[in-house]
Amino acid sequence: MTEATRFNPHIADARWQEYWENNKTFHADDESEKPKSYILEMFPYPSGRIHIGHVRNYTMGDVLARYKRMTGHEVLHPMGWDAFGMPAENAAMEKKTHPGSWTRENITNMRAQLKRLGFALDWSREIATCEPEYYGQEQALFLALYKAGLVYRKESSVNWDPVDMTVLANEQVIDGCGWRSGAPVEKRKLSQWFLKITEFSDDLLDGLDDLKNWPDKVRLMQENWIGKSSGLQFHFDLENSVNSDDGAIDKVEVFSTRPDTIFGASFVAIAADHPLAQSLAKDNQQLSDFCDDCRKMGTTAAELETMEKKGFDTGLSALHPLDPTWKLPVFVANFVLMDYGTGAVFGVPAHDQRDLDFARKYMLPVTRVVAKAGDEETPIANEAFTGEGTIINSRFLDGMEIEAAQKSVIDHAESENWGKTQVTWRLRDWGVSRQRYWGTPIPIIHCNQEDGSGCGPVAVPNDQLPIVLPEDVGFDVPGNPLERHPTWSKVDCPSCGKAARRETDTLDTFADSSWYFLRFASQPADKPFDRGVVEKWMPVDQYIGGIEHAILHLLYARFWTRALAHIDMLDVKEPFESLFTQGMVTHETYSRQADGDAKPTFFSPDEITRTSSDATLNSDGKAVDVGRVIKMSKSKKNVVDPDEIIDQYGADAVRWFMLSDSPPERDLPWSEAGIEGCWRFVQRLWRLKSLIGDETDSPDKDLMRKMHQSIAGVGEDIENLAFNKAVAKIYALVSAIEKAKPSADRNSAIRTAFMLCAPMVPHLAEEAWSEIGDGSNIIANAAWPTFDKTMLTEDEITIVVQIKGKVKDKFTTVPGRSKEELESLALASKKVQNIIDGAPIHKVIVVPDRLVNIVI
RNA sequence: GCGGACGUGGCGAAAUGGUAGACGCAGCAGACUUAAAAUCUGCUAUCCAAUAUGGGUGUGCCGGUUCGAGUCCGGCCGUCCGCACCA
Repeated sequence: MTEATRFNPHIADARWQEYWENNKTFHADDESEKPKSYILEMFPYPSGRIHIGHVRNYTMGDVLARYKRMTGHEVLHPMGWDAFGMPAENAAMEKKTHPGSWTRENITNMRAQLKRLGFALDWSREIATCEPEYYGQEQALFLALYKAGLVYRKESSVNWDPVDMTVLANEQVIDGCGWRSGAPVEKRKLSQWFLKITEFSDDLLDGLDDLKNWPDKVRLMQENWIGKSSGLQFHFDLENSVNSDDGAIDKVEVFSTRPDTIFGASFVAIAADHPLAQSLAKDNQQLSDFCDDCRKMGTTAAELETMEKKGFDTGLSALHPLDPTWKLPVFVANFVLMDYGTGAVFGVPAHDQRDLDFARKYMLPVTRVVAKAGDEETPIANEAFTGEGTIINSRFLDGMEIEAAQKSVIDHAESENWGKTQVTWRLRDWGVSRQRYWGTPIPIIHCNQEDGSGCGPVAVPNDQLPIVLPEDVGFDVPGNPLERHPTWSKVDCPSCGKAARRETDTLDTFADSSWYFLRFASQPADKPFDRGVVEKWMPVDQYIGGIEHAILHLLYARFWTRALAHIDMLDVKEPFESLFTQGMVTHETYSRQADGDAKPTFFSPDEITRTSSDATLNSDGKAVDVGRVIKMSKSKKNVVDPDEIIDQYGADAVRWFMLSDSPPERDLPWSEAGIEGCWRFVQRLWRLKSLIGDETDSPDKDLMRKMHQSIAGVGEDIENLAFNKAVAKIYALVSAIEKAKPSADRNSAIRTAFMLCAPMVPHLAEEAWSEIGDGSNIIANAAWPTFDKTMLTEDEITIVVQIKGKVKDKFTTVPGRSKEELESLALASKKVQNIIDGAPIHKVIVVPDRLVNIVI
């Protein structure tokens, strides 16, 4: 084969990318009459280089976007940058650069990388969240929410690094110490801004039912996250009251979802931050130390659940509400959270594992109050009993089922006025303050005069937006550059005109990604979005991204959409109609174990020569260990660079690889052999074009059937995002074409094949279409081929004959035969007769066009 | 700890409760070629039989439902993912 007959992606890719751009092929028209389709992939963080995982994500969205165009939709398929965040500040410190220039340079590089993949994106709508045109509008939205009462300020604790003088993210706290300084991390209380997401708890939960096209697991994760539970809130009277700054404390309010176990209580536990604990700690150094220890511990759910349960006996006694003579010890415990419920619980060791662990440690009684029949006398060992059963050892509740007992206790509490039913949520309000530079400045001015007067926090007037981040900052000294800036924070109070201070905290970057899909749809200069235009495009018809965003990003975006609807800026309920979470791209690792117990050294794929059986290091020709196929990561060096792959194989082969083999929700193992196979297939597709010949009229019914089946199947597979299946069907069609004899039908099948693969390998498809198409259109604008239903069924089918469910024989026949005909054809089989051997036939099951099962 | 997902050839996988392994990769054999690359053809779960035709086994393990289970149910085992300041 000569070079001239090969597909050359280096020429074709650039040619078509330029053509599409010059002709604005993928610009979305707000005024279009066609049905709309909004296809969105989660926008990337500009970390520096496009990762192969991005390529997979955007290729999937691109196939769908191109397919939707071909099926007559006006498609909005935009791209932008989630450009604020910590990595830019880290880079600024490490590389002595500025977060802005680092980020913008990354965007430039990554945009160029994305463009090389030929995605059908409307680049005219590109946004970067770090630009004032974007975050200024976000400030306006923040103020709108503020004015609607959905934003408030409260004290909240953060991880504080005393050496770097900075707040640390959870992930920057390693074994209780700052990742950079190594200094022990402290908890520090700061006054911070919160968004009232809990105002929408019920609605966010109920709305999940309508998200039929979301993965069940994501809906479940959100449901658990919101964590609605109902139970009894009541108080224990304290035997002796405790003095505090706010007067005497004489009771402890607790919440429980299991009031039926109230007679199994053996202690009361309160959080270290509980007002009662705080008051006691003032006069008790040991308790004070214990509370400090609690605060030093991690706050993530995983850490709380797995850490050793520890308590401190306050010496106080709580009186059981159903028996005032019954006294329970009151502990401060590290596993009770001030943020959830009332910050206090009663412990029922027999029926809660955490309580049981705690009771064993502090020698507290364990009384079984729920039992399955026959288990009444079985002692609780090391495992709490959380199953169904009947109430025992519980006075007036004895003999009741759990549910009846709960109702009975609640009735008692309400009639005797010591408690009431209560719905509690796990969901907490969203703390959005970040003590960092590289984020959206919070548009608030603090007016606090030295004499104690002042207006307090004041919203920046809208005509002063955007509040632009100052560029003249440095990162060579610890602390937040916005706080140190000589002039930026010094402003006059918009309300009274006296000297005041600008808020130096910035917004959580999740705020930036909570409304970007609205700004993509509409981006006027003078407001966040145009309501009418947004409502034309929204909701996003298909959203695609990683499972790591299953909870926070998706919940926050759902919240912002509701909040904006609540203040009547928008009439959209759910932002994302369908959600798809794609798998990661993985790669095997190459390593060598050094002598001793040192960590192994990893090698990158381009330092390795891989054969089917083993791998050798290029530099010394000796073998390396081939490790498991795992998520690509820099530390394991098992990364591949999309640019290098495109240089070598072109965009279409890379795109084809991203879609082949693995189902899109599952991990995709990258391999050199795999991409080479895709490259060969791209060339094989290209050669189909040269099979186009004379329009000789010799009908090829088998090929036509295959063609119509492929049109139906590939379309359905793309609609279902089952790209691997669509790819398999295209392979099968191409094979059938190659085996067919020349005919007008074959020419037609070849043209159809290019149509079907156009969303996946668009450059090759355009290049081929420019030669063999009808000349009226580029393939990106062509109409998806239609299929003839009557052409989908086979002329001849195979019927399986089973005896007691085991396949014993087969015969072929025409489709559509009656059950009786199939049964007699099956019974006529010699093999079948031999096996039956005169035995009585109990039953014959006939599945039309499929099988006959004879039960003897 | 809690929650979730997944487990099928050497590998990625396919299979409305109805012929397990489509399609691809790797491999083997052959054709073409001075040769290589590229391309094409055939084979490729496993055991027995060893020639086509044949027979048995097989979807992580144990059990259940069913005429029939990779698929549904229960219980194990294993792997992976998420868990509020990473984005």
